[in-house]
Amino acid sequence: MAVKFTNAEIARLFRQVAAVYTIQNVNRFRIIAYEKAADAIETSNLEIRDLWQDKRLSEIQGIGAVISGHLEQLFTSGKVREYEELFKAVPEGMLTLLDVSGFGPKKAYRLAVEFNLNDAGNAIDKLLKAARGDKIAPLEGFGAKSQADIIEALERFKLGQNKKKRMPLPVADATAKQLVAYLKKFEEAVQVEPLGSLRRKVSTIGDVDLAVATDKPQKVLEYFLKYPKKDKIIEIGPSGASLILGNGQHADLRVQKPRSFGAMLQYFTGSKQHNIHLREYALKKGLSLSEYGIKILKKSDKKQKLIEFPREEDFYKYLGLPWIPPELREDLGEIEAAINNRLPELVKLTDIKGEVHVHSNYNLEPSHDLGQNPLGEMVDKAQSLGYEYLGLSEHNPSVSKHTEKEVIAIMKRRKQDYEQIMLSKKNVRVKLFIMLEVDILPDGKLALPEKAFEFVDAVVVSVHTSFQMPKKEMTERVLAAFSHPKAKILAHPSGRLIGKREGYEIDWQRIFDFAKNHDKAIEINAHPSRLDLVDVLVKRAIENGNKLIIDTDSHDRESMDLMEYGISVARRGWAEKKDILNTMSYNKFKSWLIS
DNA sequence: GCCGTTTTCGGCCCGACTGTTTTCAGTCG
Repeated sequence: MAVKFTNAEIARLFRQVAAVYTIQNVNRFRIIAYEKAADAIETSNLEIRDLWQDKRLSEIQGIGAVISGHLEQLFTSGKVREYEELFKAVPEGMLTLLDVSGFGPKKAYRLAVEFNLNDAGNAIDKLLKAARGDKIAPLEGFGAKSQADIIEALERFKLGQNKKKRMPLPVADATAKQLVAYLKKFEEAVQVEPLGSLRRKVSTIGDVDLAVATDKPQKVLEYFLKYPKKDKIIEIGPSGASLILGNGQHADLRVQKPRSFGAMLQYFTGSKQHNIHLREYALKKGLSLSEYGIKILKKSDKKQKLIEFPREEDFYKYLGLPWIPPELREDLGEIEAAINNRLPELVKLTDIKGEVHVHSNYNLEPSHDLGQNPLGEMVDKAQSLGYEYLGLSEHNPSVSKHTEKEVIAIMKRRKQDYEQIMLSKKNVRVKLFIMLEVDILPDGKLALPEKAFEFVDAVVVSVHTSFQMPKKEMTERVLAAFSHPKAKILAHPSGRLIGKREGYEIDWQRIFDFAKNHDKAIEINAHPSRLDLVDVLVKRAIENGNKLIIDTDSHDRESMDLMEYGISVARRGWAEKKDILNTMSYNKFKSWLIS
């Protein structure tokens, strides 16, 4: 029996371990190791528990033999003996205080001991009471201001304002694009770039962070503060400012002189792990990196000259590396690849020649939602995007509301109607694939009678019900459905909905192997709330030799523009053009799809 | 405790900010 722990819970545990070690003054690099492991786990796009089950823990940078052993204990028994022992050395309340912002190991320990916070449950309240009773300010190392800060932090913590929700990339990106357009209108803004997770195109974004290169930082900041969609100003300093926008999102701007913009861009793009690894690499070359540039370290010479970089490319070049695309900067092997000149040539939006998972409003009487636009309008949109082909994959007719005969009749009628519409359209270069999105039923059967397959070129298959199934059953279920000769694509393969629903449990290796051996594709679904398959699994699938396809799952024609976010996921998964099937021209794609 | 352009031993990122301080410790990203 395996015990469930989320990545966040495990990261928290490791930070607690690091904090107690800090108090005990053990080798500080052991402490750093635990903090590093916590960071890596927190930012992992895969559940650590799944990796443990698949014996893939060693793939996470920062988890070695010892911590692997501890995780083994944690997942099998629910606790780690060594940590239980360790935690006995401190008052229980210290561990609770670590969750409050502004509290590190020293402050948490000091106050937990001072006020006997021996119970995790009431530590916050007890400390709050002491602070309000003016008991903290007189302590050595504290004062009136820090006491006031503590009260504020504890109150905020109690209100649950500690954690902010992250939004899907396309939501943040829409905001960013408007803001970038606004900033670019200002002539003193020489260059405008997104920063952080937004620039790396991570699937979920916290704040919208942007940077401007300018010789007039103050003027740019003033202009930024006049942004019409701002709700209120949070802070303003010489190097940046923060706003809350009308939609509740936070927007941060940093300003920098053009001559050192490259180093700043590199630093604030991250990821943190990428930067740490890069600095370690640089250090071995006698170079020290920072957001301001690169310093050459010499033992004899104490004066270290700073070399500045207007362009990020030159920053990497100085380190002897090719420029690394931001999407790869997650410390998942990109630095080693750069050193060996083996960076992938990432797939681009302009490589896409079509897609096959969009929904029209043709009434198939399905049990799920219809699209909003007729076939003709979807085809026109595909043509405007420069596509060579489009596959219509509406949901299958409801099986509970129709007899088999009725379903077959509906499918036959649709095929005739679609062919008629395409014949009647003028000046259409886009070729049509008549497809369908077919439910994978809980028993592994497809929700379409066998005779109805005659009226489709191929189908995408997907799970829309019964998500809570044991891993093995779910895997068997999906494989059974996927093995139908016309089932060529497994759509939104994990079933996750960002911020709403975790993906179901499934044995990815078996799915990937099956797809590879039977010449089938795994979908990267570009829908804003899905972005599924996730980037790390895209990388694993590609390493496994799988072919992928990027679809928007559009239910209206405008959504077909969201292809770029599927591309982002693919690029984060190290996908090249050859890995993505819908970069193929019509004839090649057709011979794969209909085979 | 982790990890490997050379290294399975001997290293381990960098700077800003804040508050309580006469030169620094703690926290954060």
